[in-house]
Amino acid sequence: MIETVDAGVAAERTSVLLIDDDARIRQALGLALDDEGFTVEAAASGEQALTMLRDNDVDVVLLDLTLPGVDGLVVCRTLRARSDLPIIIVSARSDSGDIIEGLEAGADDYVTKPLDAGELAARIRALLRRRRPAVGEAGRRFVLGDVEVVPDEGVVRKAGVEIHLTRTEFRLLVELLSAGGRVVTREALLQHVWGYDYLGDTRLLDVHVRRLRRKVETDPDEPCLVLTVRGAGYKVARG
Amino acid sequence: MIETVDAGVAAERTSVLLIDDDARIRQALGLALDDEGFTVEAAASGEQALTMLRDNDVDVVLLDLTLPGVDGLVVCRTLRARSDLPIIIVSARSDSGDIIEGLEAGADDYVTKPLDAGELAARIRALLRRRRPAVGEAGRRFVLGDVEVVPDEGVVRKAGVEIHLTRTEFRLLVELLSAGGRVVTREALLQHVWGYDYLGDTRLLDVHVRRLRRKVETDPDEPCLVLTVRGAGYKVARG
DNA sequence: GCGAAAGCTGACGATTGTTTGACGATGTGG
DNA sequence: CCACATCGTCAAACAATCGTCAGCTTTCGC
Repeated sequence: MIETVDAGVAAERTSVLLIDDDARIRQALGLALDDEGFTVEAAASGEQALTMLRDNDVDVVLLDLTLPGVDGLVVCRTLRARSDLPIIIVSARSDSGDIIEGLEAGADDYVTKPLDAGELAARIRALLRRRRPAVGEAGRRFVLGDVEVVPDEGVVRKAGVEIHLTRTEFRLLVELLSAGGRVVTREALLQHVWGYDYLGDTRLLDVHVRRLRRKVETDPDEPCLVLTVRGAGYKVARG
Repeated sequence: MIETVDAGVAAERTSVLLIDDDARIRQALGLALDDEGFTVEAAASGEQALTMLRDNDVDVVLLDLTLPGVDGLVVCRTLRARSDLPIIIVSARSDSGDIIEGLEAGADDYVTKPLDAGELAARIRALLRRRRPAVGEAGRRFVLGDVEVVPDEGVVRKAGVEIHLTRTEFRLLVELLSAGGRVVTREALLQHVWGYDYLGDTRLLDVHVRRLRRKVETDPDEPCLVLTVRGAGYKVARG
């Protein structure tokens, strides 16, 4: 089943930036979080951290407050001013005043040392749940000729103007687009768009392709976006 | 006509639901959080809490784990299944295992007793910052065709003149506007506008959409602002 | 060319989802 | 206690979408 391949938006590991000046802690936490399924980058100072944030994709920041040079809280505020990245302060100072100050500086959570890596991981995960509309297939967008498809928004535009597709038509189109120009067999289409193993009239597919073409093609009688592959199935034209 | 004014009360206090079976704690925390600027509702059991959530507007839930009857973690999972309300577990159990379990049950934060009210307040505020995709705290303003909506003031104007929406209509409209043109499923609307686990007649939604259109659309029979997405839900037209 | 297989097409009920007006319950203010 | 606003429910009307069919056209091997 070829379909599965493309759907494989492989679960990317979450990347954590650990800012701590103590090498042993960087080492220990790094290993522990790695075990928990995170990729850990480490920085020993605020400056270094800011540089790394510019160059790397980071999902969460772990910030120690006692840093050499710039104060941890200042780093926190700077980070927060630049992005809305989740920040967890990891600090040895454990009294309420410090915690309040840290949270008020823009941190999302504050954990005190000594800390349990499992707990930290759980807190990171809890925070990530809140991140963005964690839409499954985020940010996908297809362009096919003068047609633009945004699966997340359920929107299709032709030459810039929004056109309306029915649910079936929409799924059919996305299914074809997902194959990126390769042929999708009739069977596969029936299976994916209609579900399980469809048994009814197989003309069903033709009919819907036609309805789709009517809306999507500039000249429905001379399709150049959704193409028939005789004896096999359908495909979309290659970009 | 309190409803009108109430529709979009400016600077509404954040409402906290405190679930704890110990009356003294309810009393003490209630007072302390009140000082911090929160409105506190209290429930002594999970069942009571669920009822209150149906009837009241709550922004955050504080949940004690040791409840009579149903286990706190179960309450937590139930809440989470029904809504994405911020949940902070407040518990006497302080070991990592418990904390991990709590966070994994869907809680956003876990604080241990004895606790400092100031810290708790700071954690609540930190959590609220993360709330919802982009609930810009203040100064939100939507424009939809010739309709202007100012959530903070609870005011809706059409072609410059103020029109009156009932509370439900107002929330419905804001909910749709917040999605910025994306489709909002019927489910999501029922959940966000009506409450956590609305079970009644689902025609309810249609009826209110209609009433909303009557007031908002220039030609209610040909809606061009609040659009139906058959089989899915509703959306507002894109600006 | 011919005929069969594969695909295309327009039309037509059936189904499902939405709209609509009306009604009764509830709550608030006069 | 009445008048009014708002809400939730219902049933009938309406509309979009779907699946099916029967006839037509294209393609391709012979």
